[in-house]
Amino acid sequence: MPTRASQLFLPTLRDDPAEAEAASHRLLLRAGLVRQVGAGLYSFLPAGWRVHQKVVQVIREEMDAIGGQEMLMPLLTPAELWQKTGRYGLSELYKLNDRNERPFVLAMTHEETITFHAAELNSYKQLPQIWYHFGTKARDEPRPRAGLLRVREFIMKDSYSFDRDAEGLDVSYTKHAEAYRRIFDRCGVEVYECESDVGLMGGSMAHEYLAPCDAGENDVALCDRCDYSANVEVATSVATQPDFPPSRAKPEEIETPNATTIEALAALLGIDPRTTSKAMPVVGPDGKVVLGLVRGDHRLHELKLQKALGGEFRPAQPDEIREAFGADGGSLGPVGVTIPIIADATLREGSYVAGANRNGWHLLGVEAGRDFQATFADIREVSAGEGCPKCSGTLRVEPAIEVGNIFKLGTRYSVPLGAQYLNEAGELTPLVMGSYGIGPARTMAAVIEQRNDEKGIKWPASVAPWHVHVVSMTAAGPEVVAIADEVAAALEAAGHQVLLDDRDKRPGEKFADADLLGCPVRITVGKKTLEDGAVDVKSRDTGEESRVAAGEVAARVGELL
RNA sequence: CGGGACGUAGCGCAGCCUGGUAGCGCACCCGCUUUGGGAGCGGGGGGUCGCGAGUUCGAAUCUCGCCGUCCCGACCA
Repeated sequence: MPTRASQLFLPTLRDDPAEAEAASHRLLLRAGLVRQVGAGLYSFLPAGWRVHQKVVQVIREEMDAIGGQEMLMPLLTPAELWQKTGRYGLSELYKLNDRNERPFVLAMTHEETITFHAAELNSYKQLPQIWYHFGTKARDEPRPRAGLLRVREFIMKDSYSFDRDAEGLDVSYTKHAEAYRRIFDRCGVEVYECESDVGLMGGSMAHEYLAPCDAGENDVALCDRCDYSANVEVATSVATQPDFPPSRAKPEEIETPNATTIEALAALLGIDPRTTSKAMPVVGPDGKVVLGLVRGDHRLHELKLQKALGGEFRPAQPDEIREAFGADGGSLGPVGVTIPIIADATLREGSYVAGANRNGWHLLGVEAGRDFQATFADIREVSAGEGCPKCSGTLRVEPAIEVGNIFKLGTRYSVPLGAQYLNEAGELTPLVMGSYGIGPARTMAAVIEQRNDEKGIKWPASVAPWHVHVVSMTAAGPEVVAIADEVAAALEAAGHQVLLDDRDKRPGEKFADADLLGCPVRITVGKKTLEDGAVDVKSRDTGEESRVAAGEVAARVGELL
């Protein structure tokens, strides 16, 4: 049976909602697919839920194809599990008590719970295992944004692999990578498979599936020549090479009044900003002031510095700066200070202009090793135009939204939760785990981000709410209505899902709604087509329309899907 | 958590500065005409003006506090 628009709750909006900026956010609301309940909280309306279910089904089929076993775990979780793994303190974790004051959490992911179950595995003969579910996650996000792109509660497909060793994990990891490529391909989303940071999950290796789009929250560095792609959080690059001035025997002070920024300094001295160094005083995890040093034209990457420091840091306060350097921000440098210095690896070679730790003065000819000692690390953010670390190509940087990720967890969870098995030698051994996530709703939003025009969404057939949108020109008379009903029924019989617009509306409004909702094929039945016993078949993607005899509609639709 | 903006009918907005008891477009309901790209005319329903205090004879409008939402940043499996 076709879905009848006259009976369907599909509240389309003529105007853009004021609060929506991202394309997917705007279109999800306008097309009547979702509605907001609160910040980062959305209900899926009937048409939107159909799309979500289709994405879920694609994922399910591909997970099953790699041997995944579907199950379901609860959202509400005893706090104890999270206390054991040391994640109870995470600020994103919703915490609550039951009536007896027993502490619970709302799961933000299910490593703890699945590992609790994996404790029932006890022999190498049972391995490997891949388990997954579509489970609700709750996260106390500091800033939900852009509709479905960042929310506080959502359904995630998370799967977990259990292997006896690292080699086994490699196999499970690779299977997931291949399944993920198929999933996003089938959903019609372009993704980059990128090296990524392991983040709060812990573990040794991770990839993200990043769908390029304007509303993306991540930046991906991509090579124009090879397949290198990485989240800028971990991306590396070959820095451009400036022409350095001739080396000096020792640094020389120069007065630089009011030049407290790199731009001002370079302009004043008439030099290339790339031959300067930029000092970022921070307070490290041990509470002591540390100097982060990058080249003048580079940006310090906070996550990279955090890794180099071994924990979180904050910018130093003016009084802390004065005490450590004897000068104020804008005139700071590495020479003559007693605090630890972490310098970007770019600064190893070359002669730089650096702050003199004397207000209004800089030093010319500062060289690492000779004039100061530092720990070198990669702490700068890559930027477009720099060299690819793998080949001789050039990098570009694009925004993208993360739609999936895969992690090698190792024994990060199996050890604290006691998930072990006996090997052939009878030794108790922790399970080696991987975890793998996909957000169906985010995937749905990414499809919209990548496939839309000024009129609305352009769904691929695989996840479209309906395959065919039949516009029945009801005002043209009962004959037209009858034919539209027949065509819709015939298409359903042929295995296509049909939305029949039988509403008593004017044609323009029906066409506008069809374009907005974006089913891949639109069929118009009206007076014009009635005369030659045909219907008009239009592709939403290409806009091509052709008149097709009623008896051949199903075949023609089959070609378009 | 820092910065900015907004909150008036389902949606988009005006009114606020200069206080006098709420308005426009779309949508919705009824009637007539109309009908292949968001129709026309006529009639009609719908609002605790985010919440709470205060000032005032009188508050959507002025003051204070709170809440909510969006955007930028911080943050982010």
